[in-house]
Amino acid sequence: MIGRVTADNEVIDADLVERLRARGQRVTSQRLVINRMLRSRDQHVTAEEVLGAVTQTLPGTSLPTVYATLELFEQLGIVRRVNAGGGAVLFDSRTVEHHHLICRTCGAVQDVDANVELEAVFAAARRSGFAPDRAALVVDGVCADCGSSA
Amino acid sequence: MIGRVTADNEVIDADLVERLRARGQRVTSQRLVINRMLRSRDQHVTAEEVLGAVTQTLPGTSLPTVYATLELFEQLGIVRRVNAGGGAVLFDSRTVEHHHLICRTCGAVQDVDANVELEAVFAAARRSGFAPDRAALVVDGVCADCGSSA
DNA sequence: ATGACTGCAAACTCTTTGCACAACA
DNA sequence: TGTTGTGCAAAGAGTTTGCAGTCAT
Repeated sequence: MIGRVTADNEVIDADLVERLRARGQRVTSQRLVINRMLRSRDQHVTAEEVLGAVTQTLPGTSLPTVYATLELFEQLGIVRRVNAGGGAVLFDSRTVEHHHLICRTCGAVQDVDANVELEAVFAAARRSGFAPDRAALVVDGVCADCGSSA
Repeated sequence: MIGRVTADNEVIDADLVERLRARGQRVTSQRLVINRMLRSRDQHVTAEEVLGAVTQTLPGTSLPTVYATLELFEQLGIVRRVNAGGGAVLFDSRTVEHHHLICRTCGAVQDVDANVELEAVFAAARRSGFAPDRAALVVDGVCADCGSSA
């Protein structure tokens, strides 16, 4: 766990402030709180989950603000949008390479830590004129809970 | 291209009829026409695109029927659901392994033919009790058109 | 002071559901 | 003839937009 210790809020806040200042954008309490929430979970979340957690600290926060902030954070490179099955959109703040497992039965999403060799795909993409940036691997299947209860 | 010649409609129809009979399900003109359309394109399509093409042959076909049929075809193994970016859902009738490139700028989706070694991810998934079935790799980036016009 | 950000409400898109009629087996 | 499948209309979920007020700078 070296290098992946949960940083305290001051450090987390300072980091966000720096990123926002660099782009001439404002520091608001909503942005700070959402950022803290994301970092403390270090795991994919839905917009609703963000709202639920943020509301405890900052009552009255609205869903449009959550979406706007998550979109901003995506541009800042803090979160990554992940299209899970069924049109569900997740926001993932984990920066280490990992992929997602989606249960066909209950829809639960979990992480897998595994490296996938993507260079061949990226190379094939470039050959067709496409400039690849990131790749997301989503695995369908049946999770442990649903598999044992079936 | 051996083994991937466009089959004529009789063969395509017969194949579907067989699959439906095997499950005790009915053969309807909507199902036949949608199946033909998917096979003739051999490429990812949206529900709207299916409706547009099918309506030319079978006017009055409805969107709910298209969705119901695509869901049935998914169970039959004829199509695969692909969650592209932005909540767009595609139905892919290509059976050969391939992945998808999604342009961040215009949203266009194109195929890449490349093999990705998934065994490591599948093994990691199994280790956590998850029974993997299929994997979909989606690559974000900028397509040739958008890259050259930027 | 001034312009960006927030909250509220409503619109929007895509997909699914309920029900009556039609059509396959 | 008995279901299954279809079409229509409407509901639903999740996300985005417009606008007025508020707050960071």
